[in-house]
Amino acid sequence: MVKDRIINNGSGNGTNNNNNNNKSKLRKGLWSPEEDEKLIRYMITKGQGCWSDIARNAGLQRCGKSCRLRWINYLRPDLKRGAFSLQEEELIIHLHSILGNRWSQIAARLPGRTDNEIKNFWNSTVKKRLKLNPNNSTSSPNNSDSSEPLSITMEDNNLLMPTTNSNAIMPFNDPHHDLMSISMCMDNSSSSTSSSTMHTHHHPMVFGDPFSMLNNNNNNQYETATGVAGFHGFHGGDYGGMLEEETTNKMGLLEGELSLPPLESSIRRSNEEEEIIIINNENASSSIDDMKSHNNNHFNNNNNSCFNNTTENNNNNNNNQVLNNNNYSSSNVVEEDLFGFGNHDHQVENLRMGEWDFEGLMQDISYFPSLDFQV
DNA sequence: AACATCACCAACCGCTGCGTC
DNA sequence: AGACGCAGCGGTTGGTGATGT
Repeated sequence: MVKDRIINNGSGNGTNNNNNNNKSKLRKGLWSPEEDEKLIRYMITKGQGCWSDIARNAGLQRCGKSCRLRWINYLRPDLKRGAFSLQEEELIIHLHSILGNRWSQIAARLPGRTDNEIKNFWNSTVKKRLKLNPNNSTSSPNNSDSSEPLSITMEDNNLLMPTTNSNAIMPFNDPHHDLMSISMCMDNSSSSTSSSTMHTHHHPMVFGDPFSMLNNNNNNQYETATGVAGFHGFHGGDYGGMLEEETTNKMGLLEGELSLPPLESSIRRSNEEEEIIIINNENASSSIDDMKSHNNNHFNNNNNSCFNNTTENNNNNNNNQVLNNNNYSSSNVVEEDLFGFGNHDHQVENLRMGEWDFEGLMQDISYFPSLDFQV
């Protein structure tokens, strides 16, 4: 309530300078349901673009930055909400041991999770847990504050301890695999070979039901207690179907192994860098069918909606709706841009070799013992 | 019941990098 | 080359509900 305030923002972040009316009064603080509705409606009808324009054209007295944050961290249809599963937690810890505080890169490997969410989760829950771990005799708990990657050991699935070993991950249950071997994989050749595996992933957002989510946009600060049912698209796990697809289709992996999703950045189209790979359509569609049967609860809470469209509400079981129903979008292109699954809609994934050549490394996370998702 | 403290998390802030002019 | 606009990232803040005293 106090947060919900109007500020003068003459210069702001340097954007939004071409509208004197809007720039004079920019709201800050919590978003109201009306603001959410405006932003959602605009994003659906117009798609993503320049955020300062979005803020202005959507009739929001917010800076573009604020709109972007709200969309990315809360309103985005592909977000998975609710508590982190044990598997997710372990994956976060593991990834943090490798990546450090590169939350966006960690989030890129946790479908439906945002960097902000993971960062908050880390700072509240995980860090505390690591701090309380009495078995950690080799390092200060404060090490977990470091932006440098921590290395961790794991004596069991719930016992996670940072060590002082700055560049290596101690072996987990499997003594044959550690970061030394992982590091060996971090060359270009390994990443290119890994792409043959990685490209077979589908980004989970294709499986969600963004329009159902729109019926559920009050699962936020207005209704946080209710939470959202987990993304049970996975056998005993909570990975939005991504991993189920892996285990279902095998994709060259042993059954039960975990292969991480590609970086989100690798999903973005880049004319110069991308490598378009057409994936097996048959396998993909069967996986979507799997998701249809598993993933019905993600955004199905339809009460008190700003998009209280009964037609949409009745389509909770139709995960292809977003692909077939243009009621809310001006074009398929908008849908693709908006939800970021255009590639997946056409069963196309692209890879971008770049900054961090983690793909080879991440392949080895399949040895992460607690991520054996066999039922 | 009232107050204090804690924990969570949405949102803000400052910075950086990139693209364009 | 430098200025500018913008997107994105990570650190931090502060509101709110839960819990403890």
